[in-house]
Amino acid sequence: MAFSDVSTPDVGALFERVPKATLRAHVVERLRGAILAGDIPPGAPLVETSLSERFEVSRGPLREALRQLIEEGLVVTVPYTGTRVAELSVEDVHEIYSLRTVLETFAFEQVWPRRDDRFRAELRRRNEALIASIDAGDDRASILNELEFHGLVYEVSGHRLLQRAWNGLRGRLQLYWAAHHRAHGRRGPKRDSHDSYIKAAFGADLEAMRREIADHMRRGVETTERFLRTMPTSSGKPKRGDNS
Amino acid sequence: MAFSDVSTPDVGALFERVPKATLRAHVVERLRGAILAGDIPPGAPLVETSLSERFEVSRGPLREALRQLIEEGLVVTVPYTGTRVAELSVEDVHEIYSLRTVLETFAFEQVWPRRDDRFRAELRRRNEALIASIDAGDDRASILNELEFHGLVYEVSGHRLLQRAWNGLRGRLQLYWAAHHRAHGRRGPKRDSHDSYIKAAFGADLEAMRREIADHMRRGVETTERFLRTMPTSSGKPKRGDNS
DNA sequence: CTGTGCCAGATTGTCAACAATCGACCATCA
DNA sequence: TGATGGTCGATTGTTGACAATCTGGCACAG
Repeated sequence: MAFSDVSTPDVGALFERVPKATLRAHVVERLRGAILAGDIPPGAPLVETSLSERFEVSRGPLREALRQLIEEGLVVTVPYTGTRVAELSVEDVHEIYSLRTVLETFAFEQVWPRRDDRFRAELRRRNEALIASIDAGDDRASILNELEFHGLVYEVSGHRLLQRAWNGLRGRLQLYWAAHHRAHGRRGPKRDSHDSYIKAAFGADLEAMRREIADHMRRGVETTERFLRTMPTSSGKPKRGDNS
Repeated sequence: MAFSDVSTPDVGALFERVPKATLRAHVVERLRGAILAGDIPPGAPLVETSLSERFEVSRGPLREALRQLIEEGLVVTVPYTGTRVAELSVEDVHEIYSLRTVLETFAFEQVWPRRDDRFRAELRRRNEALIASIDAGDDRASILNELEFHGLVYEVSGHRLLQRAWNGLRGRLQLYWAAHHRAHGRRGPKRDSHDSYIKAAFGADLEAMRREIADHMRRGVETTERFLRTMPTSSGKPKRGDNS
């Protein structure tokens, strides 16, 4: 999955410590998947006891899983009262995309001087995978592929805190994209947008790349914002105890 | 504490919901304080059972507190084996300061067009508080004041995700500064550095402010890196079960 | 002397019961 | 009718005991 594994099979990796998966990690994956798939829509209550029997775990690991999803921005909680899936808002969209612009630009600045051919090749490969999934009409794969595409530059940067910051945005972004694709079916033709992105990434002009990133994000925030405005408020607040 | 409270006493705030403090939150504060004060030095093991009796809590809340400190970068853990205070490294210093440069520049760009006089006044106030604590030789207060000083622009930006990113850096920064000040006593004369920072912040030239931030961070990373190199490796890894 | 397998202690992971708190509902009264 | 106070169910917070896993050292064979 990591960039270095893509092009250079590392024999040493075969002997890597494979830590036994904890229940918490498992619950995080499943719960995150359920939220991003829309099985549990934004605003829906997340009751610890219900979830613990749904996932067949006790409340201990479940609580820790919820805390992690709170960190990722997928879940919000208020002490002694309740926990629910995060709601969507236009303010968040602006924050996500503006910060993303800054981070992705910085990531490219880190990678740029290296003239890394493997990076570029892998970027093209991921772009083709993305195009393929779009053409196939597979929305779920398209979202994942788009995240993989944009994630590459963070991986290659080797900047762990930067990767961490990207991870903090990734889940939030996915939440919006997933809601969008559920509401509107396949997402518009992104092909052109990615073509120019790729072209700039392969060029020699860093300033042009900066502009390209800014434009790319501008288009993203417009699309997402327009979508959000069509569903005025995601729902009348569900009261305590409903489990739609 | 929030910026808006500084200049405009808000009567409504008196009636604000004051959430009952949970044990977890309390433990987080105390444990973080102990780490940042150096009571528990980098690399020292954090055994859940010991800590739970030290803080007179059960392991449940304590574990959740540890998870939060992991998020903040103050603690590292490996499943089924152990948890310890994060070690210091020069790579981390570079990452912290480079990301900080990007974020703080972005924060200033957000605030800049507003020509916010209250922001500038508060910035000056916090700078004077910082100078005062430096002159008084109070290292602990100086660190806190420096964080408050730089934190202002994030608060004023109103950008929650940006504030969140800053919070992710804040603890890590504090860890290094605290170690530095324990090793070397009072930190060098930062007065000049802050004078030019303030001057640029009050000027009209955003580009000059960008340069000032970059320079400021460059000085910071140099100082911290030089300090780290004097303590080659913070210690031979303490073995399992030692509790220094 | 070197490597290998096993054992014991230490540490984290998990569970199920209990306590504290909150929010909605309803009866009551001005 | 509108406000007010109490009560009850629902939900999260906390606890102590138990299970799973890892690490380091030691005996033993080569």
